[in-house]
Amino acid sequence: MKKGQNRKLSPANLEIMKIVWDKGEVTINDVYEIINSQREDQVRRSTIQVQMNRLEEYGWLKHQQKGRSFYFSAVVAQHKTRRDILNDIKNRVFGGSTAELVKCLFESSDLTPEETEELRSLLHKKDLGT
Amino acid sequence: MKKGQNRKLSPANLEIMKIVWDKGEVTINDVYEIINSQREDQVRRSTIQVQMNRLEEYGWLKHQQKGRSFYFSAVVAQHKTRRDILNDIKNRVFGGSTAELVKCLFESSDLTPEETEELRSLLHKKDLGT
DNA sequence: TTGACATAACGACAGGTGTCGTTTATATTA
DNA sequence: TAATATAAACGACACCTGTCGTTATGTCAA
Repeated sequence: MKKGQNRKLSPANLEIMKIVWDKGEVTINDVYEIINSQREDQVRRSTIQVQMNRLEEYGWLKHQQKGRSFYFSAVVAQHKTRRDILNDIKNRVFGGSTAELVKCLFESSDLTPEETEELRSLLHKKDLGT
Repeated sequence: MKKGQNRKLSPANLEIMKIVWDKGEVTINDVYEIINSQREDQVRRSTIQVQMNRLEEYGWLKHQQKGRSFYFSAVVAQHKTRRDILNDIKNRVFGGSTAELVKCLFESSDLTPEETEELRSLLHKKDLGT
């Protein structure tokens, strides 16, 4: 079970994937520069390269050669990944209860009035839809 | 940075902590039996022991000797841990947006009408409270 | 007292993760 | 064409994680 997209994204993986999802198609160098512009502790280019190679090996990225560079893009959509991660947390941390999760979230989050309104609307639609 | 509760709970860690939070005070053997009654692939007693020793080393558990056994209990409340985990996900996966997270959750979860109502009520209180 | 049993301690190990440094191949340019 | 720059490949390593098996130690019953 080495290959395949069944492997979880580690924090470092996710940091890279976020950039890929955002940019669409990137070189290792792009990612390298963006990451170092965002974080305190800088990393070497080869570190990014190893991570991205592993990401490809595990089925999260694919690449295409253009000229002398490899251009990487995502295989799995961000949306699906988010859902999977959230679902995993819901099951592993909240005993599968969506309500528990949301309750916990509300207790610690600062929602702007706009966000609150947005959620209310979502909830409303949910109510009608189901 | 070996000790201290700043370390994240791994999946296996969490599985054990859930039992501790639930039972309050447990022996290694208690955890051993409960875990094996819940999962497909059984584990050895010593595996549980190593995990619980590490958990203590990292500041998640403490123990007290009674007779010949060690009784372990949680150092950090489940609630706080849940909040921390959720907050981490919110930041790392959803760019810090609570609304995005909840939206994603709603899209993939089956909420019962009761849960929906409960959430609506929560949202209502939130609205008034802020 | 001694043997059986429970429990804690210890050492081990394969695989994953984050991070490097060095080498090789290729393209641009002086 | 030779030097320089750029990017990919490779090998390495320390630490974490999940999982064992074995050993030591203390308790209780025969």
